[in-house]
Amino acid sequence: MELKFFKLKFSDEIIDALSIDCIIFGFKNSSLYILLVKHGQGITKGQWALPGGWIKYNESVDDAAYRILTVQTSVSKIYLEQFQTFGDVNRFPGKRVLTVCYYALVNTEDFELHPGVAVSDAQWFDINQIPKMAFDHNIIFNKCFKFLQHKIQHEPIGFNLLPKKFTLLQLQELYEAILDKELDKPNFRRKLLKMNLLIPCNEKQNDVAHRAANLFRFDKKAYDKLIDKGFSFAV
Amino acid sequence: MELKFFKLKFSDEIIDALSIDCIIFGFKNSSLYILLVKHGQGITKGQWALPGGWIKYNESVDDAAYRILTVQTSVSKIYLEQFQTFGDVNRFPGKRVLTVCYYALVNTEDFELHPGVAVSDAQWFDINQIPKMAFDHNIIFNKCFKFLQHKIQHEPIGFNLLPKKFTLLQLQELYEAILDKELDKPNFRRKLLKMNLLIPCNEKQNDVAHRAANLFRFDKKAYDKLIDKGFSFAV
DNA sequence: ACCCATATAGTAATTTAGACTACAAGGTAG
DNA sequence: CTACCTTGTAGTCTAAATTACTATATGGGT
Repeated sequence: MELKFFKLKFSDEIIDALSIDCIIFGFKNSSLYILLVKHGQGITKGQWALPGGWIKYNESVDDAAYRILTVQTSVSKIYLEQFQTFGDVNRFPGKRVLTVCYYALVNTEDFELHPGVAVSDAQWFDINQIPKMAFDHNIIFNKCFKFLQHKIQHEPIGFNLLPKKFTLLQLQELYEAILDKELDKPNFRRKLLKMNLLIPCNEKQNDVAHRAANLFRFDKKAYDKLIDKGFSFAV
Repeated sequence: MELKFFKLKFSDEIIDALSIDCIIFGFKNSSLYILLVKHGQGITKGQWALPGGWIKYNESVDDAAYRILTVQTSVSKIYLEQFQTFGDVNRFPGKRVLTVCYYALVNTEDFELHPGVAVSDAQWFDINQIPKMAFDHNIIFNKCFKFLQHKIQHEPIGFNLLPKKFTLLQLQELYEAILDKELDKPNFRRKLLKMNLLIPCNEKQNDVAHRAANLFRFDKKAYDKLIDKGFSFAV
């Protein structure tokens, strides 16, 4: 038996062997992005990685995820959900660390990036041009992206990637980016409108060099009601 | 700052503050059940709970889940998947413990129950008659069951609850038990058969006091092929 | 021989999906 | 001011799927 280490634990100290990583999806220019940070210190200095950190003894895992996300990106009040926990023995160098992975869908326009503690840079990366990342973060991302592709077809989570008010074409381009396939415009339009989940804002785009489209917003309350009745969302 | 405790760590020792719990769904007599154990010692002695245990330093979380499941139920080689990690600060009495929850779908006929270490009983409970359980296990179960209700409509995982060879009515009753609603027999039949995922065994039930139904088995290979082509399973 | 339970086949009305056409609106370039 | 370019929005047609049924088949039990 190999002796590992001594440690004192305090209530606001981090929980040993357990971290959080966040996959933050954003949408701009008809493409899907994720937010990565460049490590500024330690053995992974200079490497890109998912934003992440350690859980404290006196906070829930969900709270830790929100805290870390806010510290690293200054976003709050967003759709944030647990994805999965990764616990292979050798996923982290030197010691045993499990990581609880969360994902968030945000509208990139809602905040600016500034690198936080222990981080030298923070950037959006097109999901088709993700660099080699620290640890097993590429594996984690790939799994999470497949999960998102599946989930977005069955639950109306995509709206979180758009501004409050959006056009039907923006919504369609979002689905095309995530599902990586083209959709028929009139059919997509009809399908979504028939669900009665989009409220017309009675307002049009401006500053566009073509006919302005109507703006809509997602009707969360109507969705919750439909769910109670057994409705099942599907693109 | 409050001083918590000293601890030495060895490589085959359990990871502090981290456990595993398993939700094992089974199907018999047209009803859905889960497997619970009665604690035989400790502060929860006498209480029913989800089968669970501690993760070791030298095993992956997935391996730990399989090990614990096998130890407590003598099942192996089954569909076992991570559900979610629960990490509220006060979910466990006296110290901070996060739990990674796994679920499994098994055919109850495939094994007999015998209570394992630290456990005085092990029983199948009808999901409509779950007792008050230890810790936050009722909350965990409720979340997992809702998850199952959703998932079974989009992925062909239900077959794991049936014997290898099953009738269409058994399959229908399984879906009715999980979704808690009645389905039309001829339509259910046609829908499932049209997917080409059921291989007829050219064999009939026996020992039934009515016309014997044809037996089918699930065609995993055909399913994998269809998935590659973009097929999407839906009841 | 009849009854009963379940299996299995079929049918008709309705709804949905998919491919495609047509027209509307509004900015821009000449 | 007009022709044109881009995107928005409406409509049409066909095939396929869903739904709610009805009808018939099979085989054991009494």
